[in-house]
Amino acid sequence: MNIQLEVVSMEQMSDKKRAIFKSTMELVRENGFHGTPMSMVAKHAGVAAGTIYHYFESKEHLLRELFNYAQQQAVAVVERESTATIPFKECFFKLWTGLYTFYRDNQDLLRFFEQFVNSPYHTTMPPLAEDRFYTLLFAFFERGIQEGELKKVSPKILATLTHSSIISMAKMTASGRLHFDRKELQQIQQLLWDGIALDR
Amino acid sequence: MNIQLEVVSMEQMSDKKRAIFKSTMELVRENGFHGTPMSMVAKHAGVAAGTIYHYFESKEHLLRELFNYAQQQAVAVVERESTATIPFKECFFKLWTGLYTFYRDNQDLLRFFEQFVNSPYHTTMPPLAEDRFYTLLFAFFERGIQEGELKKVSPKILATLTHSSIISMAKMTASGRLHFDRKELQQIQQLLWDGIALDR
Amino acid sequence: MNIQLEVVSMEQMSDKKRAIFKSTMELVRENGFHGTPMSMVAKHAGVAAGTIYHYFESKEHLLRELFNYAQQQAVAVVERESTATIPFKECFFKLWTGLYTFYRDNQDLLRFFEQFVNSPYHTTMPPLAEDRFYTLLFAFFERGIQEGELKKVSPKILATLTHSSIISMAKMTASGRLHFDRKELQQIQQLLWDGIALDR
Amino acid sequence: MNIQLEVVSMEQMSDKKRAIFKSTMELVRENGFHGTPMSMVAKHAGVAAGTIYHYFESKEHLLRELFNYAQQQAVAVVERESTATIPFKECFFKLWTGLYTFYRDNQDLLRFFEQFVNSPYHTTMPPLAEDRFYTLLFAFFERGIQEGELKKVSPKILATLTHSSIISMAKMTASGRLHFDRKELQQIQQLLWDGIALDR
DNA sequence: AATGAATGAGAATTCATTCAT
DNA sequence: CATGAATGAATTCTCATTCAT
Repeated sequence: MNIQLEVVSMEQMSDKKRAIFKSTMELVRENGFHGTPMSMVAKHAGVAAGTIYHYFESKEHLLRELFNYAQQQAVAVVERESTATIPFKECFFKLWTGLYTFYRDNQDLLRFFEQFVNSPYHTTMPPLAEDRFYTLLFAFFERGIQEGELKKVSPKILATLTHSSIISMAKMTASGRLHFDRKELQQIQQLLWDGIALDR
Repeated sequence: MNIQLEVVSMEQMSDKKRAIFKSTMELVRENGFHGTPMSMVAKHAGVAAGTIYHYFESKEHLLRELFNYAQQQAVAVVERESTATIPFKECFFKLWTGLYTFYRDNQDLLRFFEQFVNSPYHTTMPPLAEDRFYTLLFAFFERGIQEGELKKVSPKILATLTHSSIISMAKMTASGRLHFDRKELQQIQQLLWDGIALDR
Repeated sequence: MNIQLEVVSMEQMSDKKRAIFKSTMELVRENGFHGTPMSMVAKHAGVAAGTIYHYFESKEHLLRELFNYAQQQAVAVVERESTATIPFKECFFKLWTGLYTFYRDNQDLLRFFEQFVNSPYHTTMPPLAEDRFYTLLFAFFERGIQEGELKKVSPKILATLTHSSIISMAKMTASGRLHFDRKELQQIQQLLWDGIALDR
Repeated sequence: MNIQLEVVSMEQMSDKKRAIFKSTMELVRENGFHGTPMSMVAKHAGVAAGTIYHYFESKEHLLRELFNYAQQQAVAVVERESTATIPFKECFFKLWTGLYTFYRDNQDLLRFFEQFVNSPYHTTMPPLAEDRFYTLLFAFFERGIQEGELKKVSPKILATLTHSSIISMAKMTASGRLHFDRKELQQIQQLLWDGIALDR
């Protein structure tokens, strides 16, 4: 089963399915997986418990599909930001900002993501190579290396470092522990760039 | 309630309590919080279900205490590595390697950590300032700034960036997706250092 | 929260709820509160354990609602017997007999009542003034005093004395220790009447 | 097993046993039988859980013995008050007041009594004839009949009526719902006397 | 498609009782 | 005698899932 195949865009989705997704994301954010019974999702989404089972085989399927759906959105951001026909450095900053903004503005999603990724559900997920999100990121950093902009380090490392910096900053903001203004954000990106860029 | 106060060192701990901690960590790694019933912990730890409740008020308390205990171990690493009387740069590499090695070699703990931090349990935890782990990290980076080794950026940012890089690399290793040799690890640390170090 | 408001008549009640009430009353009679696990109620009522929790929030709620329901039935008897447009004395005998018969013929209820009233559940019940059962009784005896049939004693005392005599006789009969024929019952009522009636 | 034989007077009892009895009575009053685990009794009585089992075979035995012990105290009151060599009527008032005062001043005991009597424990108790408390009461009322002071009604009825009036008044006082002054108490007794006394 | 009452397996927790010290 | 840690059966309650309407 290729998870990418099940993916449906927001527009094609029925109202109920969308409501179920939305409710699940919100509720899981607040209460976690186990703090979110199907009955709670049903109530919050304004549907009957049984209705959820028309759209999703089981709770696990709901969560997996929601994860795919959420990941798709992140993929869309990467696709949009990483393929601009602009100089690589500029594109790197654009990508960092784009993803950071996406996570910051979709905290339900970020939280759900983090929970899912660290849950046993995720362990049975397809391997990295098939993961479109990372595939795109890898390609992006590969390009940077090819263009002589980045140090000759495994793109996986570069991608992981960059993404983890984005996520951790977005979480920091989300937690309310720290707030960054535009200047600070640029500073952070610059730090990272200084680290990975090839000196010339 | 200061979470550090409840902490008891491994040696002072009763055998049963230690066994319960150990079993919980292992089982949660594999099955997650909700995939790990108390009965399973009991069986795995070789005690009766009721016995767990002599040591811990509830499942939530067990998990919280385990988190504190785990965090303490990480704190010990930071304490050990970040206070060496050696040049800051050297100390930075030592700290990075020390923490990375710790997480890599304690994958149960790492996994448990990540699950806990992203669970609703963690939202009700004490704020960052009281967190000894981050307090130590902040102080370390503060020192780097004072000594003119690091760029003048918020220590919180430096600490977060560094720690997230360590965690993400350890998780990458854990997942088996990627393996790093000594040289690559040094490369990664160097990247980071290049980013945060003050040019001279 | 006015306990009378929650009350639902037997007819409006779902079959399952009625069966649960009935089973609880019977089983509590025989085994007491703690001798009656929810699983036993479920089995006896022919429903699944979980079903009980559709109708009642918890065991405590079940018992409280059952008490209200039982009390309501006793109230109905008092209402019926105490409001007849007949001379007060006659009405007093009618009321005594009516309540006695009710308790004698509903021993499950009587037993449940006594257990509940002497349990910690009851201590958190609404005060006497809001208790429709006693309100009715008080009014009845007030009438007796007004009409010059009864001694000028607090209606609360008269009500308590009368009701305790009814209960104790019903329990005596229930225990099988003593059986009263019609003549003896009249004798007992006469005793009480002789005590409380105003001599003329 | 004759329950009277196990009875031990307060003085012969070990300190621990007395403490256990006292604690049980207090705790059961507040929390009921099931709200009072042995561990709670142990803690409250200042002994180890295991110690209770040196003195009592089981929780049920503890409760039964406590009931016997409590009943003994009530028996002592009846014995004291009902055997005075004074006119019957005077003795009746003395007995009523004595028992009422006893219950009013020993509310833990009264509450425990009522709980026990209405519990399944009591159903397996020895029959009425062997019950010293009621035996004494019956004899007392028998005497009243013999002496021509009371109507010719079964002494059981007279005893039950009288005792239930005492208990219900003591409970009323205990609940705080009603308070009686000396005059009112006399009034109540007089009512009862008027009811049961033979007109002459 | 939608409903939501009903199910029942499974989870957390309690507590009377035991027994090694 | 006294202790209290340990036991594990029993209990309350939850919740994913089903199915008759």
